[in-house]
Amino acid sequence: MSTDQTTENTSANSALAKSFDPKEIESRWYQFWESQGYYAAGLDTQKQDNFCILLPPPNVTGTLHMGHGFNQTLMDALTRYHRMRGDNTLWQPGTDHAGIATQIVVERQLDAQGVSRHDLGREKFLEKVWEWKEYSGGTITKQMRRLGTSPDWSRERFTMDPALNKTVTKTFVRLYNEGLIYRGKRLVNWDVKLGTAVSDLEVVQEEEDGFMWHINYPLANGEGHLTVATTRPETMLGDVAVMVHPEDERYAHLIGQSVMLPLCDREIPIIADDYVDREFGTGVVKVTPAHDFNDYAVGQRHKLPMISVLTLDGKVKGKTNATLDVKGDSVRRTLVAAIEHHGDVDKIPEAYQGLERFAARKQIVVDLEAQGYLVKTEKHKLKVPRGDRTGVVIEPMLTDQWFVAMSQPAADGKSITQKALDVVADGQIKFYPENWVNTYNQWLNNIQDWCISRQLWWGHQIPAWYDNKGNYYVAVDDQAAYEQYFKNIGREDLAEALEAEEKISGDRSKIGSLLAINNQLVELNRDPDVLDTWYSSALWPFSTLDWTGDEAKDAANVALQQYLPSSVLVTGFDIIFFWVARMVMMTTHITGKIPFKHVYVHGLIRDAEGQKMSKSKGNVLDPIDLIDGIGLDELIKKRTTGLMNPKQAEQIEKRTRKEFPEGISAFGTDALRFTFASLASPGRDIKFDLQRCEGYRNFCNKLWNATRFVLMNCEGNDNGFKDCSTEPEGFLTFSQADRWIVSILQKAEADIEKAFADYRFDIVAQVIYKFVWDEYCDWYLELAKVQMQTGTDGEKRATRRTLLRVLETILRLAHPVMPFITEEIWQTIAPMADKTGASIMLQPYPKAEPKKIDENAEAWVALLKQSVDACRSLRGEMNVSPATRVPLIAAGEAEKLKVYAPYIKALAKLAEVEIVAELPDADAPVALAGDFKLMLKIEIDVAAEKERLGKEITRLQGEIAKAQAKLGNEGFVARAPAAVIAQEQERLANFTATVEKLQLQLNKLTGN
RNA sequence: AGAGGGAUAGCUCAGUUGGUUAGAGCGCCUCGUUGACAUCGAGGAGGUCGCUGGUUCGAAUCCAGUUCUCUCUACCA
Repeated sequence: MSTDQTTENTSANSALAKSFDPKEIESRWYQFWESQGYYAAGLDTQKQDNFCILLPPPNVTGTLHMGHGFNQTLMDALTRYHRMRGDNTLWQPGTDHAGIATQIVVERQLDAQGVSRHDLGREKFLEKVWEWKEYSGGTITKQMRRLGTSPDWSRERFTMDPALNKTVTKTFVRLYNEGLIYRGKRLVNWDVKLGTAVSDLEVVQEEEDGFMWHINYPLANGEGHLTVATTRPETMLGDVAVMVHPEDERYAHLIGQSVMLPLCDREIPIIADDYVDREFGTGVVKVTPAHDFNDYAVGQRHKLPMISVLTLDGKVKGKTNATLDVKGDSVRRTLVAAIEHHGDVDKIPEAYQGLERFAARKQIVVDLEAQGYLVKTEKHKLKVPRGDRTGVVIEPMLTDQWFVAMSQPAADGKSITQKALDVVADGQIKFYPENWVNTYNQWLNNIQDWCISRQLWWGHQIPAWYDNKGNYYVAVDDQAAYEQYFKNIGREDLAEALEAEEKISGDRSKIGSLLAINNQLVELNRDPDVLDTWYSSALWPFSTLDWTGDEAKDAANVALQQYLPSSVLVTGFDIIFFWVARMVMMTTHITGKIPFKHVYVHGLIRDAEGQKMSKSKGNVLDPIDLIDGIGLDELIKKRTTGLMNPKQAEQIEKRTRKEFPEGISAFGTDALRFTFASLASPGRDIKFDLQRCEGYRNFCNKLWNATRFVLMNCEGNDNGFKDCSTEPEGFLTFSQADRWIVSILQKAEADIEKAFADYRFDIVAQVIYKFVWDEYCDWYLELAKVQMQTGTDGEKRATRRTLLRVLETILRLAHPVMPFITEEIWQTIAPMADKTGASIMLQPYPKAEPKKIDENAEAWVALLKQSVDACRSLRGEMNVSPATRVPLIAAGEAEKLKVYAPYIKALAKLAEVEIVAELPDADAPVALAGDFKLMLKIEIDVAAEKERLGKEITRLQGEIAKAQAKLGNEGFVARAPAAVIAQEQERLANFTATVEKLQLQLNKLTGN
């Protein structure tokens, strides 16, 4: 083994190992690129073309998953492509504070130590979160570097950077002043585990097995009862009416009367509302406006009271738990206010007070049954709303929250929703694939106001301050809030004093002293709530570009001017609502510019079976493991630790062992990226196929070894790059093959340019793959070998030049997708190909030159390929071993054949090529290629050869019949385009000629 | 209930505005290491393009219907 290696390493191309080892080169080049500042934003105002992509900011404490890997590969390919094209290019990176997700993680950590966030208090808790952010915040960006991504790290932003906080506050105040943000008591989705409101989007509806309880509500006049059907009997404590359909004959006579609410002994009215579906249940619906969205609307219509019966932590209200155990935080204010709403505790029977909501349900059902109210219980499938982060059942809860008014017209008469619809409708923003516009429009057309306040601690605190009278002041800071407050209580003098002081010293201590000397003043309390994470995300297109809202400053901000709007947003469809639509609304309204011109929507990465990857299923792949490889044991360990439900471990281990019996081998970043690109066909999710990745790893190796071949032949030689004008005729003599490969290279370049413009990364990958493997390696390298052996000096020189020039171009073409291997090879190849530069990253991207397209050369090689293929097929079908060299007799135009002969001989592994005017009569297999007749000089089984020829003739006759039928069809001749008809005629002629020749050959075989 | 995907070779997927014999990779079969590459080379088998009908000279491609499957949105107590 060691001797083998020695021989390998002493060969001419000592620089390159025999096979490609990604690990060795990746870290080296990444560090080089980054340290050289190659990722920096282009800020050349002379340039016309700007290209900008926003990184969808990953969770700052998150880790890279396959979705990131996919998404970022596409963005990096685009970024590198445009950078090489010479555009001003920016890939804007950053991370998101991910309010709920991050807070949950830190709370869980504290939980493990038996500490709650309330024990710690807000300030200390936030310190902990920041610590965690500092500790784990670099992980994801480090992993991004492993993927070879090239964003401008010097411009990295975090949603809670001071400058971005300012943007959040400033836009909030502005929207409030415009009437587009308001505060109000509304029914919202409430997560009882987190103790916060969440938006509609953060609730997932899942179908689950449940029950439908039929309950009798006695008529107040004692003459019978109405039977209501409900899935949530515990909410009956808050019932304020029952309703029937106004035209329901069964109940029409009862409308206006009332029923007694069981267990509560309250009399509630029977009302009519056409919301009721007569067919469903009993046609009688209980109305609980404080705990159901539909009932809430009914309550509003009928001006019904609202009885709130649950606490914010999901218990039935009771005198004993009227205040929650919330220490040292003004959150208590919000909670208590909600709990005490309407003083509803009095309306709740003591038996249920303080019970957890599901315990209460159980008890109520038991009691209803015991007291004879329960008619029946039937199984029922129902959609249960659950929090997407916690999985607990969401309660509609009446609380004070902040909202963005989605349908409220702004000063210009248009709502932000309308603006978002308009910029897509008028084509300023385009979706790829287009049909996502439907999804986007559908959502915007049915949009509800966006609840943006969260009763959390980690996030942007809402810039509103309260006095002791329930007034609140929305302002950019406490200073400004106090100014409003002073004005509100008629103390303009104090407001002015504060303003003056601020101007002089910027000193805030004045507030304290003013409060101290004016005892009619009170201290303002800032709203404890924070904003939905997606609020700051919605500002990302301009907040990251240091937008200030100050016209002069913004005009002087080159990056902002160049990169807003950005060129394209690359994202999965799962966040079209969460993020894309909201960016469009906010950016368009606030800055007057659209956030981006294109939205490229890609699919989700799923596992090999099409399942979503998730920790609990244990089918998660880590992109880093595909790059570096991972052993089976380690992979199992990774998949089975930290499970929410440890019982799944066994199952997961079994699955993993079955799927990856050998673990995962190291494919390297380039192969992984190439895989992602080639799988990025539009409009479908991706079942990630490891074997595909392996195939592209092989492709990397192919490219690597093609380079070894080129080096072996060119290193140390004159490769024809110096000025040839003074050299004698024939110094550089390009062959048809040389011209051919250059010609089809132009076509590949054009195809790739178009594919990039269409975001068809799969086509980009495919064109590169095919050109490199199927053309350059399979054919040109083989042809070059012939030229290097048999050519003149001029031909050899031209061959070497072509080998190098095409390879160097391939590297630049492939670099956006496979940055590492291309850089590594380029560093060696470029100087030999007369290119200078510190890095392939800085080289121009290849552009097709139509004048280099040479149809003659292409036709010439096509005939060569056909001839070689014919020989190879004959060999295969005659079972001639690849090791055996056999002679060929070729008939056709002698001059032409003479040129082809050496190529055919080498590529078809022939002993010799004998050129004759006519093929001899012999029992030997014959194939046709163009005008050439090719006969392998071998002993054959005549019967088998006859059969082969017969079969081929039959097949061709079938084609002839088809073509004749077509051409004989009057409709076809009359209506098909001339070109199609001509083509069909040509086919017919070719088939006919071929059949004749084959028939002749068949006749020559002995026995005929 | 509405909306949108998907259905093409054993598997994963391409198939541009309808027009040669519907392609690729992997897998499978046969054969092969002469210095780019066995992470390779040569040859080969394998598909009535979910189903039905229609438009057309011509349909994997367009239209209608239908089956299966996935996703999203909205929901009935």
